[in-house]
Amino acid sequence: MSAPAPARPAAPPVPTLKSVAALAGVSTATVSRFLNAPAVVAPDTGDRIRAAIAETGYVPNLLAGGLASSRSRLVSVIVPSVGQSIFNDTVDAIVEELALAGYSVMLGLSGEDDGRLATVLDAAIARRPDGIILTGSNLSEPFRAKLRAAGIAVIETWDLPPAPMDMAIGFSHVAVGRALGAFLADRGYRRPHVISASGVRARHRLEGLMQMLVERGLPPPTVDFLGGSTRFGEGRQRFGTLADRGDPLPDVILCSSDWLAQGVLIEAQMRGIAVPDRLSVIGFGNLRMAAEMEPAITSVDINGRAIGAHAAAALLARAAGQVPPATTDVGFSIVERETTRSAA
Amino acid sequence: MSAPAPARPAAPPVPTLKSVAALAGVSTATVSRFLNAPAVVAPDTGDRIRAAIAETGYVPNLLAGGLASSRSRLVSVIVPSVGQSIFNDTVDAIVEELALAGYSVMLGLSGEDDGRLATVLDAAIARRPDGIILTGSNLSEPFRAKLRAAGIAVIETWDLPPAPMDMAIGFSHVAVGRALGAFLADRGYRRPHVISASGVRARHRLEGLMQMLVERGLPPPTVDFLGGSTRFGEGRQRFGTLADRGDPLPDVILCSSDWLAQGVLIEAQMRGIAVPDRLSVIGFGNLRMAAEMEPAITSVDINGRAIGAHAAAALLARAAGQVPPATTDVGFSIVERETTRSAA
DNA sequence: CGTATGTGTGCAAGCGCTTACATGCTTGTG
DNA sequence: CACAAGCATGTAAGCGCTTGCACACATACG
Repeated sequence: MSAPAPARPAAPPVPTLKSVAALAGVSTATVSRFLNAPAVVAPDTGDRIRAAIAETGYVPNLLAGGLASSRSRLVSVIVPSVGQSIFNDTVDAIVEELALAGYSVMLGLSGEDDGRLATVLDAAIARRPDGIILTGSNLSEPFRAKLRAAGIAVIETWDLPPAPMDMAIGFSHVAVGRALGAFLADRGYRRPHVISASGVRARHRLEGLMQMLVERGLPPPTVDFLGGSTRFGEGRQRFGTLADRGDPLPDVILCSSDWLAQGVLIEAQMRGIAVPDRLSVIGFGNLRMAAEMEPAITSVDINGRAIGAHAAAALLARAAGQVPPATTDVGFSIVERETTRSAA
Repeated sequence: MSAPAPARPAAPPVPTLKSVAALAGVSTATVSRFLNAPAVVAPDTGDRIRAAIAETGYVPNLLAGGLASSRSRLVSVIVPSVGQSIFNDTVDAIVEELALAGYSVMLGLSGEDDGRLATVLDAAIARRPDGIILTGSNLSEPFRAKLRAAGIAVIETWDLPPAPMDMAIGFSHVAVGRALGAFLADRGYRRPHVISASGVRARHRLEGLMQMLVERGLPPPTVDFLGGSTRFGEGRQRFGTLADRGDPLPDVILCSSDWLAQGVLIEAQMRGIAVPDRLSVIGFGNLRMAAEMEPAITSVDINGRAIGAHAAAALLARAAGQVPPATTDVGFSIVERETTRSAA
């Protein structure tokens, strides 16, 4: 009953700074300095410490380090989800870049509708990260207040809010919409249709599109709003019901994502509707697959990795006492491929 | 020059346990107890503390808490990447489940070829997580030793290693291969071709397939190994060159991923090769897209979310002093759809 | 009514680091 | 050669929590 056997056999104690210091015959302060700025300790002392570390297999406890220095070297990245997300490249880039600088990333999932954002933000703040990178979320005032009070650097990405709460790295969705409008006008499209997500960003693109269409004297597009996902199947299905209606087809369909565009394209092909002769298709995101389809899909290229890399760099700069720009526009570009006809 | 203005205006100090305690007129110990086990403090004391927390906007510092209690409530999740990964559902499930229990997830990216695994493991250990969940990596002995020394719970997922270092949650890739072999035999396929990733897991499936094919008296498959990615474009391209060779076509192609299968399928369609009449296609992973294609793709369903949920549960159980099973087989199933012909 | 049993709190010693400050030494300078 | 300056290191006070132990008080028992 009272057998002393624990679930796991008693492991040897994990080495600490102190044990390393003792082994090397120096104080803990010196070991700490060696770890954080090897140059400040004498070369031979450094060697002894290095040897002691190797011998003990010491791995610094960054929890303790973060607490003591109040720099946790931790960054919280918050995205809606990671399942099939257009933001994943950005996450990859952030994690990779920060890892190079000895930072770790905590992943928070706010949910497709940001339903868990409040919880996730609290959880993030509780870890006292050196920065929080938000992607695909909108910070309402209560959230901003909370973040301000916590005194944590915040980067909003994939958009350029008019008044970023701290820093923003992204591009203008309105500008994307306008560029698409001009693109359509230049190529003589007259009956655009949009299959759009319902988030703010998609709406901004739509807004920009409308603006430009009006300016160019074109009729506004018809719009089909998606509830949640912008997936392949959704694209097929939406285009299917559109085609089934028997109304004259639009001459171009703009989609909120490349997956959607792929769905539309395939559904059109199944129905024998020639792309781009009878119908053009435009995606968003410029995933690799867009270039690999046949016909290759015209899309809006967003450099997600660049956004992530910029975000990481901005945080590191801030940590180094610099003041990175409040707003960084990474731009975008329309990649013209085979699902659209060429300019008149 | 020596202007006192810092980059950010002096913020009010972040509230601590102490300030909350002072406000509520109790000791920090009591506040701490209230936070961790509300039931042990007297109801009215609890009310006062609650009020003080609300008034100060206090958010506990889990770095400090983790250090003091040596339970960080942090779990490190390591995957090759998050860009386009079959493991993303697993990551989603892990993060969501653990968040419910107040745990945070650190994301480590080991690289497609596990090239950064060593670095990432060190970074993980340095945060003293309560557990490490590995997905898509292979733990060679030096890594195992390091993890053992750190005394951290480890879960290997998406596979069932013969000797898991701690816990494993996944399925048998050899069994998948065997099941596919039986599936082919039952349907009378005679010239299978495999487009395979080169990782251990894919190789195990291939092994199982070979075994079963031999047992059923069928010829071994021809195999085309992929270097890195198992993406859509790769599938198109590999099938394209196969078809271009002019040799008699295989009667079925097994792919290491659904993206690959989708590529093969589309390339076949472009070339006017009827699926499944002249060629059958089988994917792996059972992504939503597989069901949504036309013809819908036969695939091997792996419940990635279940793997993640199990992993989270196992870690929580371990934290609660229980001893979860060392190995959990979540199984798999072949989802028969339209890209394969039906059994004889 | 004295003693066992709880119950709710407080005290205080850490957890493993970082870092201002102090110390002893070696150099360079007038 | 005395003294300032610089360098490498040590001392020790935290960082914000958790938790074993002690304590005061209330209740229950014989």
